[in-house]
Amino acid sequence: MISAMAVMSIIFLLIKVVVISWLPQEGDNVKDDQEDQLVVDHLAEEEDSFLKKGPWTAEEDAILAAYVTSNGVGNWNIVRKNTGLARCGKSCRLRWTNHLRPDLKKGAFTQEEQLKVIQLHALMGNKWARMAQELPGRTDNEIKNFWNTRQKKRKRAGLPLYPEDIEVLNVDNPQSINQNVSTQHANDSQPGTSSHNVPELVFNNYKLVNGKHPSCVPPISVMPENSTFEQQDNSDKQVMHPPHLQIMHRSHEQLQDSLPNDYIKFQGDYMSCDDKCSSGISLPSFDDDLLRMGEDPPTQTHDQYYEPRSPRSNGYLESIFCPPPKIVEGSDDCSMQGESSLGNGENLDPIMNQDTLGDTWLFIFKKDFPSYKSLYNKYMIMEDISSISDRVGRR
DNA sequence: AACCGACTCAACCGCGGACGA
DNA sequence: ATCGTCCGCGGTTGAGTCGGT
Repeated sequence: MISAMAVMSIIFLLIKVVVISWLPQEGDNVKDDQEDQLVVDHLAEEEDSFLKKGPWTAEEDAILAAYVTSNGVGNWNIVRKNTGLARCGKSCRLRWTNHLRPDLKKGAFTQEEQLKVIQLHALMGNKWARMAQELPGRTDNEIKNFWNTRQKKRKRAGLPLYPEDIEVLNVDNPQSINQNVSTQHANDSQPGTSSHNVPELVFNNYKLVNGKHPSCVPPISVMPENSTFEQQDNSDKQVMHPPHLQIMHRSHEQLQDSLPNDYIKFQGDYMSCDDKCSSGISLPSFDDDLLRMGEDPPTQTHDQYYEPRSPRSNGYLESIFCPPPKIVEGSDDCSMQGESSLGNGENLDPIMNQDTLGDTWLFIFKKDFPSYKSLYNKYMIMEDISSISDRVGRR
């Protein structure tokens, strides 16, 4: 292959020599600029026709990689001349920067990367190269493709380009400007100004990007219908302290009313269930995730919610991302069907329920949950956040 | 199996800025 | 100041793939 390219190079050089011989020589009195230009154009055309286009072969990659490794980047037109590659300098540079660079990260964007792209685009627009500097291992081309695909999807779905909370997510960057964020809350208290520096917002109609599971799993349980949060006077009702993350149906108005001040609720729909929910894929355990995040294990107070459970049955991930268990009307404990599985380690496949699928559910975070902030960033990468509808936690 | 449309991604193209002669 | 070359950036295209019918 290399020798074949060398032969091609020689042929090209011969053509070049022949064409050059047509040029007026020094001392000639011929000064016809038009003819000169024609010859130059002809040369360029010859060169262009010699240059190969289209997909790179493994051999070409090997040649280019070997050359750049030993000579460094830059002088891309020299690369072509020195290696015999039938590729223009531009093509060589593109191939190296987008595919052969050793520090490239392969594979789909992680949720963190997706969020970062959204944030960066809100900040700087179509500055792909600038954005690539903020995402190590990702190329401007990758980011551009990701964004264009996302843009197309959202346009077709009639969704806004940015989640409306992008401003909140950028709270650590005071310079952030989201041209798409509505100003309906411009006069409200600044986001992220609660005592725990947690944005006090309710999101509607969200779902996870691509329905992918997050890498970190919070504790979660489903509230029995007739229970309430830490209220002293309701001895006949099941009194319980909410865990750090809890889901409940919006119809549980009483529960919502009893929500302590140090909790925050998010409102949303179960929308992103797909085959992953019941495919038996291995899901990380909560404890592992806490350890991974370098944070303290759950306190004794909430041990009831942190019983070791198999990843499949811990109910955390699937409760969040799959249709919730069906509410059993009139059952003794008013619990949800399948709830017992949450605590006994048995597998629980979420029960598809057309009545509750797509319905509005509430996710409740404890504000001082040590990993709240990172949970927020991990989980709230939602494509369909359509409105910031209300402030909560003010009773 | 064939067809079709949607989607992804690699690669190309044109333009403009930087820089040196 | 002007011109030519190189390089990088952003927009666009087209081949390949995948899923649905």
